[in-house]
Formats: sequence, C-alpha cells, structure tokens
Amino acid sequence: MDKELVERLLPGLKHDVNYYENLYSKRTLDENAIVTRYAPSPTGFVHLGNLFQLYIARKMALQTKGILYLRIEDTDQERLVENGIVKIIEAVKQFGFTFDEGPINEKEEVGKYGPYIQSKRKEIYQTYAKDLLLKGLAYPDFTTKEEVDAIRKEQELSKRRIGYYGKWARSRFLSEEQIKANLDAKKPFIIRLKNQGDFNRKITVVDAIKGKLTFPEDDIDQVLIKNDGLPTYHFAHVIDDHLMHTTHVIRGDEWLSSLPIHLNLFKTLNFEPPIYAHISPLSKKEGNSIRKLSKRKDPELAVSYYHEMGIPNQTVMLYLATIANSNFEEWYLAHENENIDNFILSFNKVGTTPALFDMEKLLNLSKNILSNITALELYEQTLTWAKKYDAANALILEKNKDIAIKTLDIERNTPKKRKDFAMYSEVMPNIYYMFDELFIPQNYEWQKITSLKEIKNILDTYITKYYNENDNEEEWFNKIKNMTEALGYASNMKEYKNNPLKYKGNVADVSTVIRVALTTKSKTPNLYDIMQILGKEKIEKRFKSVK
RNA sequence: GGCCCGUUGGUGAAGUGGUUGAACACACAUGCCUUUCACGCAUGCAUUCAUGGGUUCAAAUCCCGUACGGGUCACCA
Repeated sequence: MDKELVERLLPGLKHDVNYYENLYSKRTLDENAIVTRYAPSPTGFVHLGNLFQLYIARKMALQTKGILYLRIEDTDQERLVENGIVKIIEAVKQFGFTFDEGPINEKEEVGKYGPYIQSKRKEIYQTYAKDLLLKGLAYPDFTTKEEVDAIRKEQELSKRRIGYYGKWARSRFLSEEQIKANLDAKKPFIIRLKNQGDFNRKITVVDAIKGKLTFPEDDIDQVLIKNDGLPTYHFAHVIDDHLMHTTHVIRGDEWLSSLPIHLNLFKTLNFEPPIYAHISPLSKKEGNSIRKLSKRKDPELAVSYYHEMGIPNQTVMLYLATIANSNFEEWYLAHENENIDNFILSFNKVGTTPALFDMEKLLNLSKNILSNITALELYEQTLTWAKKYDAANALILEKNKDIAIKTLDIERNTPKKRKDFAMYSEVMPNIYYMFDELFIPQNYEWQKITSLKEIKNILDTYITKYYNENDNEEEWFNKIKNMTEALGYASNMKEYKNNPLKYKGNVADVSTVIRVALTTKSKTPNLYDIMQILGKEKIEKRFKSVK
C-alpha cells in the first residue's frame, strides 16, 4: 500500500520495526532456559486456575534457570479495575510467587523488555501493523459491527463457515481511492490481516502438554488493531512474545482453538513461534456432567475462599502440585524432608484431560501439613487467621496463649500424630472447652452410661478416692482401672469382650464419663493431657457442674 | 452447525504393543490396636480400560466408525 496512505492510517509513529528488533536483543541465558510469562488482565482477581498456571510457569522457569515475567494484558479498556495490577501482585505473592521482570505497581516496572503493560505498547503494535500495511499484508476495514453481524447471519442461513474471510472480507478489495474517501469522511476503521492462509491446508503443531495437534490453516482476516488504536489479544500476543523472547507460552486450553491464528501471525510476521503448553481447566463434577470451575457458581475457585476458611496457602500450592504432575505425590511421600522445589516438573506429565477439583483431597493434604508443624506455629497461624476472620476467638486465644499451645501440643510430638485440623477455622470448635470463657456445662455427650446418679457416683468416687494431680500417665490410668474394678466394671477390655454380661460396663465407658464431664465432648485428645492442663481446681469445679 | 480435543474404579490418576492377575494416593467398607475419637496397621473395593469393528502371535496401548463429554467460533482476553 502507498506509503502516504499508510501514514494517514497510522500517523505519528517515530520508529520502524527494525528499531524494535534491535532494541530488544536476544536474552543471554542457558540454552534450555525457559522464558515464560504470567499474562493476566488487570481485573485484580486471582483464582485457582491462574495459580495453577502460575505454578507451572514459575516451576519451569526456576528449574531451567529461565525467566518468569509478568505482563498485563489490558487492551480491553472496558474491563479495567482500579489498582488491578497491585492487587494481582499482592494476591500472588501470598502464595510465594514473584516475578523476574514486569510491573511492580501501576507506574513502575523492572526489566529490559518493557513496557510490560500492553496499553503502554500501543506504538509498538502500530509500528508492526504499519509494516504489514506497507507490505500489503494488512488493510483498513471500515465495516461497522452491524455489517459484520449481517455477514454472519447470511453465513449462518446459507450454512457456510462463519467469519470474515475470503470473498466475505469485503474491505480487502477496497481501492486506495475508496480508502481515501472513507478517511476523508472520517469513518472509523480497524486494521485487519490480509490472510494468506488456506482453510483446506492442514497445519500440525506439537504442544508441550497436549502433544501433536492438527488444524486447518487459519484464513480469517483477523482484526489486528481495534477502533481505539489498541491491538487485539492475538496481535499483541504475537508481537509481545516475540519481542520479549518468550520461549514457552503456558496458558489455558481455551486458547487451543486460536492456536492456528497465532501460528499464522507468527508466520506472516516472519517470527519464530514459541513452544505452546496448553493446560486443561480445573473442573468440577455436577450431577453427571463435568464443567469448568466458574467464578459465579464455585466459591472454591476464588483464592479468597481459602483465606476465609483458614486453609493454609501451602496446602493450596501442594494440591496444585499434585494435580500438575501425577507423579508428584509419590515423590513427595518419598522425600518428606525435602523442599518441594526439588521435584522436577515435566510438561508431558501434565494431564491432558480436565482435572476434577477434589476438595476432600485438598483437606487431607492440609491435615498432614497442620499436623507436622509445631504447636506454637499452629497457634500463631490460627491467631493470625482469627484476628482477621474470627475476632472474638482471637481475643480468647491471645488471653489463654499458654493453655492453647499446651492443648494443641497434645499428641503432636509423637510418632502417631493427631490429624484433627484441616483449616484454622476448625481449631476453636475442637478445643474451645479448654477455655473457661467458652466452657458451658450443658449438652453433655454421654455415651453408654447415662444415668445421672451413676455418673455422679463415678465422678465423686474418682475425685475423692483416686485422683491425684501429681500422678504420671501410667499411675493415673492404673487408678482409673482400680476404680473401674471397684465399681463393678471391667478394667480389661479383652476380658470384657469375652464376658460382657459379667460387668456393668468397661473401663472405656468409665473413662468416657470423666471425659464428657470435663469437656462435654465424647471425642477429645488424650484425656490425661487434658486433665494435666486443666488442673485440680478446674476439674473439681467442672465435676460439680454436672447436673 | 463448523473446527479442535478428550473418554482407565466413587475421585485424582499410572500406563505409549508382551513380568498389568491394571501402580500409587484420596474416599469408602471391615478387622486389629487403643481409655474415646483420631492416628497407625491389615484386608477388601475396575474379571477390565466409553462402545462397535479392524491390524497383530499379542492392544487400555495402533487404525476406522459410533456414542458421550469438553473447548472455541468478538473491534473480550
């Protein structure tokens, strides 16, 4: 196309494509280093799917001594959210993710391949569009959206393939005079690719995750530059990943069907395409059908859900690692004391089918994590969580720090660790009765022995004749056994099982009475430890409260 | 409707033509251990890899058809 006319279409560009080609020189990295990016829209919202993708990208860059950079895809000016960039960076940081290059807030950035915010790269995209225009590989299109809709309807009716291509791409045939006339009339326009592809030809790509894929060649005259002068995703993606020397594009597989578009653009621009790795979406089973996790319907997709429930970030990351590579879990179980960063992630072991999100599995991982930290750590993490989401309990935890830590420490430093908690929100409901402020002497969960008279009898006998707070655990249990015999219950479980009719009950039934009297609960951690923490005074008081 | 991808147990899955009588983990069930619960341990849980056909001495693994599921067809990313 005529140079002057091109200048009228895209005026005021200071540089040509060679300038940018030279400006963003090749990266000096190891041969196998993976350069990849996290490229969200600045909506400020981060969900599990984003995190999943980010995990894979970060891991790959790390283990090849490559680069992970952040690029903000804000070419849709209608979807901007205030402070979106900072929100994203902060949300992701909570899960331990940082970037080697990219924006650090709305104004500043680090790295030599910027700007990393697409809206600031307008000139660059336009320069490449201009180049295509000059080469006759692009053209202005003055067709209105309504007219494009009409074309689609016509194609639908006549059952033809839908899209702006071939003879349907009317503006492709505009003469320079017609273009000038439209410009004189100040008609708005967009710039489209003059596609050289042929739908009847096939292209094959090897995706790092999905393997070999075959598509028809793209022949749609894709929009390159929109009405507002900003590029479409497709065009921006190709320019950016070329100029930023991305080696691997890791993204959701909803992009799979636009892969021919991107490959075609790389070819038209004479760029070497990156390696693509398309990740299957996190999904969920609803009835008999499987669907992608959705922001609207599934609260567990939002990262904030985990924070509110008090599920540690570490759990979320561990879960994502287990679904990223199925051999991770085995590795993890075999290398308990190793940093999980030592695991080598590989693209070809990433699942090709949608991973069904399994909350139960995630909670199980969480139980393991929370059972392996110290009581102090658990106390502090729970307190931090409670301060934000459960203020009343936070006060009680702070006031009773000593009791709380001792209680959380029960059966923690033993080979047979308890796995009581999957989330911080479960801590207080499980141990509240240890705090006088929360202990209410009602709704006792009596089990086998329910007669108040017998209960009182057991408690009185125990406290007056048997209990001694200085006993060690063995002495303590022997005394319970002695009392059990004296009151006509079996102290030996095996014997009881052989002759259940000989006894009123067994030592477990008697212990349960003491347990319930002290906590109102039938399920608690080790009773001896609980009694040690409560102390004689409280034990007597609680026994008396039983009515 | 066009194009593309997929389909192994309740779940995530291992598996790429022959020690697979289908690994491992979660869930579930039963039993043992135990002062309760939990933990732990033991055992059980797909005569079969959506389905029909084909190739082969041999197929979950290769080929074709069918069914079902998913993705995508914007001046959104």
